[in-house]
Amino acid sequence: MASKAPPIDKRRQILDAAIRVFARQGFHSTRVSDIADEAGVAYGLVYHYFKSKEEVLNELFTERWSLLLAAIDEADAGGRPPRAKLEAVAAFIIQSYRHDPELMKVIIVEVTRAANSFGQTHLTEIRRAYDSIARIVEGGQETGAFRSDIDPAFASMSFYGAIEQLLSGWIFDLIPAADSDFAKAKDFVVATICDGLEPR
Amino acid sequence: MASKAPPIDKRRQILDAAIRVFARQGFHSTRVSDIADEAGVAYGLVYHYFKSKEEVLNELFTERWSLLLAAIDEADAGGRPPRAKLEAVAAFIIQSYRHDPELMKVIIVEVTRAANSFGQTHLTEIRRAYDSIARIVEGGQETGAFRSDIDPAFASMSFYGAIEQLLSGWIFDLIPAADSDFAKAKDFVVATICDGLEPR
DNA sequence: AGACCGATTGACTGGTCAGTCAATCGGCGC
DNA sequence: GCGCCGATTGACTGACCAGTCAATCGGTCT
Repeated sequence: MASKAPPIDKRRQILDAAIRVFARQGFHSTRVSDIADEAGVAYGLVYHYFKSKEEVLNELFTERWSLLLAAIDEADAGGRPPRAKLEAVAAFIIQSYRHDPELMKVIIVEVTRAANSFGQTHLTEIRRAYDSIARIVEGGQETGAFRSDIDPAFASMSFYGAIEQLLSGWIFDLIPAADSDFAKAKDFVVATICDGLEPR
Repeated sequence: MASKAPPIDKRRQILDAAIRVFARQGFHSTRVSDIADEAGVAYGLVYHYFKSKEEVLNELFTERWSLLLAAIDEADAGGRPPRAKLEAVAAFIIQSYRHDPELMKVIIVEVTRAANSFGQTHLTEIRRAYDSIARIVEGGQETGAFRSDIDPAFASMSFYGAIEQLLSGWIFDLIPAADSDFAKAKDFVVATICDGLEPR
């Protein structure tokens, strides 16, 4: 295992280059040669590390989405009130965007919202996130913190959809993205959805 | 004008076929010949009526999106309370989906959420919808019906995002789509967002 | 009849890439 | 020094498809 340790990890280099190029041009209009050029690597090397252009995208998605799934589970694990759990989820997603906007752009634009092409492939994993959020809502309903006349699946979709749309807004410069806006946006989404979910 | 009136409008036939094919296979993986075949028309005729495959999609989008813009404006025009205005908007979008799910799938998946390719082209029109919704929120803030400490643009994005995500859920069979679910979903979105927007 | 013209047809072309593969490199063990 | 093997290179190929275009059809007007 320790036997192989080239000074620069070309595989990683290719993945990082792919993030930049996919974010810039979109998956469909990037040629494999664009990735190779951006990575400063020969064309063929991409195929040494990945089966296809699609596998590069898959890898990027899976890498980050699994973190999201873990974060949601962790948010649900603590004995916090459901509102705090949802806030943790929102915070994680928004933080992910601030940390690496290009990667999040790729994931949202090319996978999550491209449910025809790649979304199809990853529907199960995407769905797992919605389900986990729904479970948080359900938990809140059981303790009486949230009212029970709302389908948790609806609530989950609305909550996630609102957040994703905010990210889209930032990605495409539709809403202000100053430092303070991120925190404000998070508070707003949590406030609206939760105020709607809590008993009157 | 009345001089040309072929019994069947081939142009319309092509557009309707395109809706079906785009919905089934997605824009990128439908060949122009698929559209022609589905429409029962020769390949070249598509190019007689449209400049390119992309123009077919543009036409479909513009046709329906202008209805949405009109509906939002109309919702805002009446002297109703802002909550009722937002409800009218949600109702229109959901009704659009019930009326022609395939067309809405195409618009959402291929344009609205494909902000790299076509979204770019139509960003102005898409943005107009967000802006109009934001104006409704702003109006509510002015009369004191909504609290003023929330950026109307954020509220607009969250509101629209929540609805679009619900449509996505129906499109991809992630949430139940029985007759009663549509009304329930509409009520829920309006309730949550508005409850969050109204003063405590 | 016959000229005119938009509607309609579908074979064909040009360009674009994804993926292949044979060749070369370079580090390591013996 | 030599052989082994994974890493790396980039030229090449085969498939695919958007868009072109020359030919034909069929209705209408004179």
